[in-house]
Amino acid sequence: MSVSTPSRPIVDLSAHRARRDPVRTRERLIAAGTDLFAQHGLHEVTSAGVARHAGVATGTFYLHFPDKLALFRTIVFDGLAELRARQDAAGAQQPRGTAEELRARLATFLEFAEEKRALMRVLFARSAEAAGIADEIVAALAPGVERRYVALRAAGRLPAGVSPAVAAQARAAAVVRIAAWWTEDPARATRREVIDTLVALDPAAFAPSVTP
Amino acid sequence: MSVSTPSRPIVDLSAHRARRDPVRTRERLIAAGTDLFAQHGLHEVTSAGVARHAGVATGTFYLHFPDKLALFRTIVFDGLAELRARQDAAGAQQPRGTAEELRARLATFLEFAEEKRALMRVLFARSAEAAGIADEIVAALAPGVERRYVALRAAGRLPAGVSPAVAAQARAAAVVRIAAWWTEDPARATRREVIDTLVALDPAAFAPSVTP
Amino acid sequence: MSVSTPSRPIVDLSAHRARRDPVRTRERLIAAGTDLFAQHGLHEVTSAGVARHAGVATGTFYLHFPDKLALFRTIVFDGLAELRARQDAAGAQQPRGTAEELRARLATFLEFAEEKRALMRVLFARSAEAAGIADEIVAALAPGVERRYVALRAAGRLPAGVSPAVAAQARAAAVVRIAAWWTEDPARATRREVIDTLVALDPAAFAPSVTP
Amino acid sequence: MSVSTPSRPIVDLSAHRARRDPVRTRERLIAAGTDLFAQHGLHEVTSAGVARHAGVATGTFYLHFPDKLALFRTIVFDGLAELRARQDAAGAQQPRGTAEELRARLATFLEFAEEKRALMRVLFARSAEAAGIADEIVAALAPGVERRYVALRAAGRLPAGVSPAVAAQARAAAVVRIAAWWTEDPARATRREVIDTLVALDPAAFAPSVTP
DNA sequence: GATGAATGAGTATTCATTCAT
DNA sequence: AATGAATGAATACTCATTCAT
Repeated sequence: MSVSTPSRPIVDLSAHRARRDPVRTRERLIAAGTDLFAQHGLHEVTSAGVARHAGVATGTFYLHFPDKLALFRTIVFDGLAELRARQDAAGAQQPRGTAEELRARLATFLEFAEEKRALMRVLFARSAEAAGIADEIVAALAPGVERRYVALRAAGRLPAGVSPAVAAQARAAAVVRIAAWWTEDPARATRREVIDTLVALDPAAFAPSVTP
Repeated sequence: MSVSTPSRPIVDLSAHRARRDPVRTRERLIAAGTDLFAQHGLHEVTSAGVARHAGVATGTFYLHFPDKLALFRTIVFDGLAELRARQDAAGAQQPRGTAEELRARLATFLEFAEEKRALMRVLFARSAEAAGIADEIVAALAPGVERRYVALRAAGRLPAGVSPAVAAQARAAAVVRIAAWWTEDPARATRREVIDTLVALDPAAFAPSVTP
Repeated sequence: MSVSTPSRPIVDLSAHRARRDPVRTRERLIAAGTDLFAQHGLHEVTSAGVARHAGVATGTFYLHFPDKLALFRTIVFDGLAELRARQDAAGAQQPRGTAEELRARLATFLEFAEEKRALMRVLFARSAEAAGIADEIVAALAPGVERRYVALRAAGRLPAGVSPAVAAQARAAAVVRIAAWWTEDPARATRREVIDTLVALDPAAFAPSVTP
Repeated sequence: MSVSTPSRPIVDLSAHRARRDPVRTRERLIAAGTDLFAQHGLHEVTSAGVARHAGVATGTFYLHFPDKLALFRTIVFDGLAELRARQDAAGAQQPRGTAEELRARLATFLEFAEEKRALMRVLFARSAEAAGIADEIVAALAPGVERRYVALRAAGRLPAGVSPAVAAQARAAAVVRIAAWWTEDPARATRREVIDTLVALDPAAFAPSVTP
């Protein structure tokens, strides 16, 4: 058995406190699932384990989610949606298309990552286990980046030789990887280093110097 | 059974042709495993399925590999070793530390990716399913990149603000992602575009313009 | 499949009568296991077979016992505990250390053996199959006998030349063997013959005559 | 795997020394089987393991024995036959029906046990694993004892209350158990103690005192 | 809505045995 | 006689899911 340690529920709630409050029960299942998926991965986690960790009975799981994968997808897509909402909110306070906007979005990303480490692991390290989900994540990120690069190209700010489509894939993967890598151990680099590096590596950052 | 489609063996093997040749049997198991893992992923593939696909009996699988994960790891690490050997051979024919060397290594990578699409999927898309293997892959790639960036920094060729450690993670992830993405459908970009973009995105490429 | 005969459940259980009563389910598994282990031995019996015989699904077995050996051990040690409890209760009604006490304990043993023939087979014929269990059984019986012989020796009632340790092993084995042998076919001897012989063979029985 | 240690062949014979000498090959299989069955028991030992231990190929096993159980039975019944032959030879040098004869037979038994500890384990501890074999062993021992007790009874030398049939079972079990127990660790008692005790516990030993 | 005992299909792995060499 | 790679039936155990309470 992989999930051997009795696994204390993160969101405490010693047993039946939330009974009869379906919203809280659902939240607890999501919290428990995030925690366990982050640690053990989709295939090593059982629906009964999630229920136990959440302090509810096995059958209760299926009252809230049709199956294990549905919980996983809920965690992933709800998490992504919240991340994007936060980034959009932060970016909207900066002039469009500027380095400041990029910086604000990255800063928000890192804050989010620090705040929700387990979720980050699920999103960017474990999601690949669920066939298709990793693809969906990148598919959800890359198009936005690509649109930005197409705009940069039109503005003459994308270096020659850089294909927007290729660069968008590369960028999305790089940012996601950095988020996962840094989350794993924030002592690996200061937040400042991470942001500065990611800003400097953005094609838009160095393009201007090419076209004086 | 997950692998429901009768799954024709790729490496033809009109029944027992390789019988009594353990080396060929092992090779066939590796070929069958690469094929199936690429299509269905570690957890959806059964050892019996690999054996059947290879044209041997279930028990024969365990004559050659102690378990399913061992086959998976063999495929991954043998594949990585061959890839690196080819890249090293190609890079060695160019002046060290130049864009030409980088270009040669990337070209080799893409050739390899075109030649072994199933293996690429296993290496860069499916390997994350096996806890730890994805980490081992990045851990195998990033340090080399980081060393290069440290050298660039010493030579004044790394842009200000770029942390070698952070940039190495970003770069490794980007290259791996591009390889997987492009392999999935080579029509997504020309090989030229891919190489040019990856060369252009390397910090070393645009640094010179910063220090005229 | 070894247990080929459709094997009618002993404890009748016209299908799902005990459903939802975990205590009864457990009891039925124990009864089914006792029955099957007695007939076929530990290695020839499958956990699925026990479950079927008990009228429950395969998985239910593992809800009640961690594995096949755990059921076997439960049967053996619970059985031994009950046997000893009965003997102690019977022996306590006779003067300590007398032939009457010995006779009462033996009579109880035989009653128990008649009542639970399958359990006797498991305890004294099949238990040797489970590495260690046979040793544990003798280890559980012999020390008590040895203590008695040491006391007899102190009282001058053990014949010269008889080592308490050796005699204890011999006695434990003899009693156990007789129980198994007689259980196998009670027509082999009358209960009276069995008891009389075992009493007569006890060193204490003939020692007095040595010391007039 | 239970037989995990590479298991050095006892009868050395580094590999192919005995090749082409079928008699020695067979002997080596018997020696290897005795060794492994004694340590691990019938069910934990594989035919391939015996072959490896004997320094021959798997298939060779089946050239000499039709199956695993056949080897087991050969070990057991050849062993028993040799034991009885030795006892008969030793007993024949003493006056029939005397304590000296009994003592000589017991001494021979213990010598044999000391000399062939692995065989003793197979005969008296492990044989119970093979359904039927333990019964056959007792069936092979008890009748002789019973005949002796019937003769004693006829000679008025069997104590009242002792049933020859029951006593024979008890005696056979006791002697076998003592042999196994003492073989396991000869420090448990001196050989003298063992013999004296077993002689003293024989009904014939104390009967005379009953009939002055 | 919640419970948790029960279900049973699914799968990794073992090993006695065969047989081409 | 000997080899050892190959076979494939057999089995312990898991876990997603159901459903009577």
